[in-house]
Amino acid sequence: MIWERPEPGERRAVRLSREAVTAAAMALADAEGLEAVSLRRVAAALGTGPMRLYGYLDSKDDLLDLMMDAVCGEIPPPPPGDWRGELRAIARDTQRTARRHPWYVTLLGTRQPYGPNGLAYSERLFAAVARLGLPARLTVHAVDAVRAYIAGFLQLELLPGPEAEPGEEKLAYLARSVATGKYPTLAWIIAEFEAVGPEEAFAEGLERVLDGIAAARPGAP
Amino acid sequence: MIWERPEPGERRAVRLSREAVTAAAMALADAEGLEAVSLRRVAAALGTGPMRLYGYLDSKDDLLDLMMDAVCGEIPPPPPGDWRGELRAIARDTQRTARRHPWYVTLLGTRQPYGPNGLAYSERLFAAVARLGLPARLTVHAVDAVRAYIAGFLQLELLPGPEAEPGEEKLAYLARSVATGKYPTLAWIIAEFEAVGPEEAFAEGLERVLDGIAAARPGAP
DNA sequence: TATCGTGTCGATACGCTGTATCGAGAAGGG
DNA sequence: CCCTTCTCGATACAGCGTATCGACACGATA
Repeated sequence: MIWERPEPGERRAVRLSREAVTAAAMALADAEGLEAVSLRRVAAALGTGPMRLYGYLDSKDDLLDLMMDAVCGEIPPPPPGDWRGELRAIARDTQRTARRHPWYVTLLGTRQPYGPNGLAYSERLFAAVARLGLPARLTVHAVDAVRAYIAGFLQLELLPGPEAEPGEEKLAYLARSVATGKYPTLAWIIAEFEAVGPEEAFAEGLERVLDGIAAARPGAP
Repeated sequence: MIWERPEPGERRAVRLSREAVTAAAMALADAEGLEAVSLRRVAAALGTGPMRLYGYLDSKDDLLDLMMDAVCGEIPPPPPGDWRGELRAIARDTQRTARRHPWYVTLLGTRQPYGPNGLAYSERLFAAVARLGLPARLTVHAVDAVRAYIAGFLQLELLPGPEAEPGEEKLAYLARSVATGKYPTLAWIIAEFEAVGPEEAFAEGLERVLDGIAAARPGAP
């Protein structure tokens, strides 16, 4: 039917860009979660079909890499200071950014941040720790520890925990499990779970890691 | 055609069990990765169709929960000792187990270990830290820090890093990026990346976290 | 023993995914 | 004005999770 065929000239619609594609994908992920990001839906948000995107990407993995790097670019550089202050700032801003884009944490556990913004983020981490003047090998260890702590904590934080809204049922299940008496220490501690805000817990744990790094200064192995 | 229809009596083939289903799924994940685990393929490995599994599961998520808990059950309890030794043992055995089932790390970042084995694992973590005699709140923070470190490190370790086999290209890309001079600290440190074995790095970073916990003893905030 | 309810099994189907293929059409150079 | 070249996107394919439902085997009842 003629009515369905596009009128000549309407074809070249709008020039896209990787940035536009990435932005559309991020908006979708923010609104409906990472699993809602499909090439079809991203393309639809841009008013086109899925195959159009293959002009800007080689695969969906490319899109996820772009999204990850875009988020890395949203994490601001720390104001210059001592190593501890810089690491604190980086960690805090990473947590804030992750809260804005919860799906970032999932990506964090899935792919390496090798884009320009991701490398810049790594550079900042290493630069902060390097201020300590540790030998290179210890510096790597320290950065690994901080990075692992950040990634791991955000992961655990953003997982639907016992305090989740519809987790009422999950919390009841937990209570029932603990009531069996098989987990005495858990039982003792479980009341604290909800009492501690994630911000505070994140900062507290980070201090533990930083203390450990500071203790590595003299001539540790 | 009659030939295709099963002869009566052949229907009730083999009684399955959640354990059997889980084992099949784990074998598949070990052999071909987590993304190869589909209800169709698991069912095929058991000589049946996908819908059969819904007698044992409500959804695929259930299967992933079962797999996660099964792995938690493979991590042995630490031999009794002081808090530091127990945490070290738990961390080491977690790393070993994760190496046997790399997909476990992915699940670790995706869902809570609320099964019986997962709770037992948590219990052991809390019990070890509880030996320190910290107030409940600090104990939670310390456990969070350790758990975050373990989860984060394994995540980063099992990501295909620059040392990956086909990563030759990725490594070249990294070298090119660093050669731009935009990442001076990265450039200084990058030679260390391959020099450090993951075992050693994991243990070293863990010591940093443990030092931090030990430092929290007196009367920290 | 014959019959009926009950519960399990799995074939079929639906809507979704990522992406390979390829024909149609616009853009630019001769 | 025609022909080449590149871009676009419709169509198609294999695979996914799972809802539906008819067919069958089993256990209890008459």
